[in-house]
Amino acid sequence: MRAEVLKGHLDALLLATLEDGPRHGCAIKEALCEATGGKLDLPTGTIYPALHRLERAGLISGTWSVVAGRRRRTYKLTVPGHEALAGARQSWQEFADTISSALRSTPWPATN
Amino acid sequence: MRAEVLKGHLDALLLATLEDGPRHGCAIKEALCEATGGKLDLPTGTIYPALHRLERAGLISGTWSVVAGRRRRTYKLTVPGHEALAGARQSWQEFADTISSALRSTPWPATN
DNA sequence: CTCCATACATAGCATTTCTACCTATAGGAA
DNA sequence: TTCCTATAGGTAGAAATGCTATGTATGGAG
Repeated sequence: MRAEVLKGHLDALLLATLEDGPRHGCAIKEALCEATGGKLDLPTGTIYPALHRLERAGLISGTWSVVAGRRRRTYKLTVPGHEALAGARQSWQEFADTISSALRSTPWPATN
Repeated sequence: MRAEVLKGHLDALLLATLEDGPRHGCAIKEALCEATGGKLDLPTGTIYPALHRLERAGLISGTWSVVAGRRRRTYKLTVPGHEALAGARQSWQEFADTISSALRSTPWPATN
């Protein structure tokens, strides 16, 4: 899948992976990858900065823990995060419907 | 509609507006706007650079003309442009299906 | 003891869209 | 005439954001 098409939609996906319950970065990455049949195998350089962005924005909150000697940062949705997710779902739907219908639009409005 | 969500999908839309027949820049902008009920009212600073990009890429070809004293650049799809449009439609469908299903994904795969 | 997998992180790059301007012409208003 | 608006095309610079490449650190397999 081409790189830039994801722009603006990543945040919604990340929030969605946390809807079930808390997860750490790697688990989020893997959940996205598996849930989409490998179509969204995002590099860590995409995931981690995005999580930091979401945390700065107050949509998720992270806590450090150590599991088997490896430190983990486990994120969970905040209340604003839940709201943002709902909004993002709606925005996505509207966006997708708009583009889909435009790409199917024949004939196009006459504009001379 | 937020700005960056369109990234990577604009080219497909522009190509699609030319499927019916040639159009000049302003007409493309208006066709997009009308066909989407005003949801895609893109600024000219978005349209024109994108058209130049598509022309450089050989997907559309433009010719100058003068109508009522105003110069116009009328674009039409090239053969590679038609192919690119078909590919873009397919890519969009795959992308949209992937995101839609991911946003609906509950429960997410367990990844511990 | 080396190699690999897990886990988190960041610097710098590339792409793309947007904001804000600019040029030019025609036609109507003041 | 002069000004304003609509049409038509254009660009520079900013902003956003995902990617590549690389780095740190730990534990376990071979």
